[in-house]
Amino acid sequence: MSGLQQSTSAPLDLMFQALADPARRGMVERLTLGPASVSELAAPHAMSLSAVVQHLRVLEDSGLVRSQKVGRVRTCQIQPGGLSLAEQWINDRRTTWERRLDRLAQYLADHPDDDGVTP
Amino acid sequence: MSGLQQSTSAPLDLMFQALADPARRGMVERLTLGPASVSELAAPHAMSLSAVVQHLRVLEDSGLVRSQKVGRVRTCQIQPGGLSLAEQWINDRRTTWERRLDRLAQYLADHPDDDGVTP
DNA sequence: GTGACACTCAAGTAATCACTTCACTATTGA
DNA sequence: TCAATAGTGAAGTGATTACTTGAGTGTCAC
Repeated sequence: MSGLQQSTSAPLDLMFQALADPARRGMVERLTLGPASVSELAAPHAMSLSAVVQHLRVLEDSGLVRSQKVGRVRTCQIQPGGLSLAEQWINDRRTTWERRLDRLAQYLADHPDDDGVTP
Repeated sequence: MSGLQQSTSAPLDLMFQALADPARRGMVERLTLGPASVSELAAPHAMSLSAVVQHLRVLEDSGLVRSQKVGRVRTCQIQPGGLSLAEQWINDRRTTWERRLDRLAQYLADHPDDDGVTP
């Protein structure tokens, strides 16, 4: 009974996981306004620099943010299109759901005594 | 220094956290095709019923799914508009980012020697 | 060179997560 | 009535998360 199911983090796992933390979302919000150094990103958050760097790593691993170091300053910026994976998954769900609702409405129009759920 | 910043899980936290697990996304995907009982939701997943019920609770708490029990069967379905919070957050980021890129492109067209990042 | 700055790395910890098993309660079809 | 069905609840476990502190490393300004 090899129910070998994926243990590891697919891209979507990493992405949604990254977005699930308010501090990380705050950093993404900040970065949509323009590039920032690690310290600039840290400033509004009441936590150690180390903690911020760890959040940043999660964001980079998820593909939402990229950064490069020049001298002693690491500058971070949004990875263009980084959100598109999540966006597309949500969009696919919405359209599938809406198509189903349309078919259901059509069915109900044709069969007024049915609730569309009861078999 | 009472850095009391975060106390509780905002709705977005719960939502993205719920979507961060592949089993839970699988259940959402299944439910966009139509309502299902707990056992039906559990069938494709190589885990105990108890585990599935726990995932289900996360999905309900996040507002993505709702369910009601009739007799001994609990029927689950998508909560309409449940995804819209996440959708809107992503959308807001994208448009903010794109607006910034537009301004940047305009600036670069006007100032060809500047990279738009270096101060 | 010296000292301040901007990180970087490693280790430790408390809380949360994703499960498991086992015991239990309703409901239903024969 | 009785056994199978469908789910519920509690307790336990090992892995992961979100931090902390503390001790570096390379860079820049003077």
